[in-house]
Amino acid sequence: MRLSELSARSGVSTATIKYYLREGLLAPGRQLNATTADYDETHLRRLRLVRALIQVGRVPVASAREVLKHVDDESLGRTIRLGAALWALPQAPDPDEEDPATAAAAAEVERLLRTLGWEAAREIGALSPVHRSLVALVATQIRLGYPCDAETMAPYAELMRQAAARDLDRMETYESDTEMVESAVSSAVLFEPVLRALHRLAQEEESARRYGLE
Amino acid sequence: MRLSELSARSGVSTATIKYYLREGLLAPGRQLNATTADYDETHLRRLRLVRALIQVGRVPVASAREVLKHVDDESLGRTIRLGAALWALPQAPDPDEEDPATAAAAAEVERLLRTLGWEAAREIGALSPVHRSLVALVATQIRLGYPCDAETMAPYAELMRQAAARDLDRMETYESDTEMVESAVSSAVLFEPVLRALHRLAQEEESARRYGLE
DNA sequence: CATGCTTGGATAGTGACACTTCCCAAGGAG
DNA sequence: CTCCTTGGGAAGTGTCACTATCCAAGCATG
Repeated sequence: MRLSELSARSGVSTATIKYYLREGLLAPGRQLNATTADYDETHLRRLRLVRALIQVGRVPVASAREVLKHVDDESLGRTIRLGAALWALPQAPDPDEEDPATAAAAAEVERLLRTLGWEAAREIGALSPVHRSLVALVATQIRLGYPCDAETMAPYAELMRQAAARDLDRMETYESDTEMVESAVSSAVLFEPVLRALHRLAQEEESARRYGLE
Repeated sequence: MRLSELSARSGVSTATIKYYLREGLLAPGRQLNATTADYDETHLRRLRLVRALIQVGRVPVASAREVLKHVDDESLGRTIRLGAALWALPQAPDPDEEDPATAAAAAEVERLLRTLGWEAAREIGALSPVHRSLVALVATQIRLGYPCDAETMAPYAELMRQAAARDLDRMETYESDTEMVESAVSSAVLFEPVLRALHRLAQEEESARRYGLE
C-alpha cells in the first residue's frame, strides 16, 4: 500500500501521515526504493489508533508517542507494560501541595480506600498518577464547596469497581499481550468517553422519568 | 474586595481575571469610581467555577460563556435551564454521516436503548448532543475493530443509570435552582473526572488483585 | 503638592500545538 | 524526454488561552 492509498483508506491527509511518521507515532513503511514505501494493514490500524488518541482522546502528540512506545515494548511483562502505557496517558494536573484543600482531599481519598478495602490502591498510593490526579480533583471540589467525601464517593467507586471487573474480563479475551495492551489503551481513550456519554444519557433518561420531558 | 485581593484569594493573576471580564465569563464588580471596583464572594466562587471549567474540564472559553449564560438565566424553568447548560458543554465531535460505521453505530445505540427500556432517551434521540456523540464514539470503536455492541454496553449503561440516579438524588438536596444548575455543571466537569479517576483506580486495584502487584 | 501605588481598559505579543504548505530531488510511466 | 507521483524536510498557519505593556485616572501617604 502506498502512502496515498494509506491516506485514502484512513481519511487522513498524506501531509498529516508524513507528520506522524516524522514524530515517530507511526513506523515507517517498508522502503521499496528511494521514493516508494510500502504500508500494510498494521500501519492502517496503528494510524487509526493514533487518530483516536489525538482526536477523540485529545492526547498530545508527545504523550501519544510515550504511550505507543510502551504498547510496542515486547520486552516488558504484561502487567508492567499495561501499567506503563496507561500511566503515560495524560491525567488531570498534579495536586498543589501548598493548598490546604489538597491535604483534606488526600485524607478523604485515604479514608475512601480504607472503607472500600482497596489495599492495593492504598499501597501504590501517590506513586500512581491516577491516585494523584484523584486527590487533585477532590481538592478542587472541596475548594468550590461541593461535598466530595468518602461517603459520597464510595457508592460511585463501587460501581466503578464493577465496571473495572468487566473491563478486565473483556481484556482477558485477547490472545497476545500486544493486542491486550492496545485494547486497554483504546479502552481508556475511546471507551471512557462512551462511558461518559452513557452516564449523561442516563442522567437525561432519569431526569425525564422524574420530572417529565419538557 | 479589590481586583488584587480577588486575584490573591483565587490564585488567578489579575491579567487573567481582566481577560475573563473582557470575555464575559465573570460579571464586572460594583464600580466604586472610575478606577475602583468592588468584588464579593459570589465573584470569587464564579471565578473558581470558571477555572474549573477551563482548566479541569478543558472547556473552551466560548463554550464556558454559553454554559454560564444558561446557568445565570433565571427566566428558564429548572429542567430546561439544566438541559441548556449541560448541552452547551463540549461533546465529542458529531458523527460523520457519510461513514458506514456511523449507520451501524446508530443502529447499535438504538438497539441498546430498546434493550434497556430507556424510552425518553430514544424519544429525544439525535436531538441530544449526548446521543449524537455516543453514536460517533461507537462508530470510532467499530472502525477500529473493537466490539462495541448493545450487549457489551448494556451492563455499563446499567451501572451508569445507577450513578445517574444517585446524581439526581444529590442534586435534589439543593434549595435554589441556580445552586442546582451550578452543581450540575460542576458535577459534569469536575465529578466526571473524579468518576474516571475512580474507574482507573478500580482497574489498578482489580488488576493487582488478579495478577499481583509487580 | 509630589510620589508611588492600584485600577480599568485596550492592544499587541507569546507559547504551545496540530497540522499544512511549499519545495526539492528521485523514480516510474507514457 | 517529459510529466506526474513519491518521500522527506523546513517553514508557515490558525487557534487558543493567556500575558505583557501601555495609558490615564484616581487614592493614599509624606
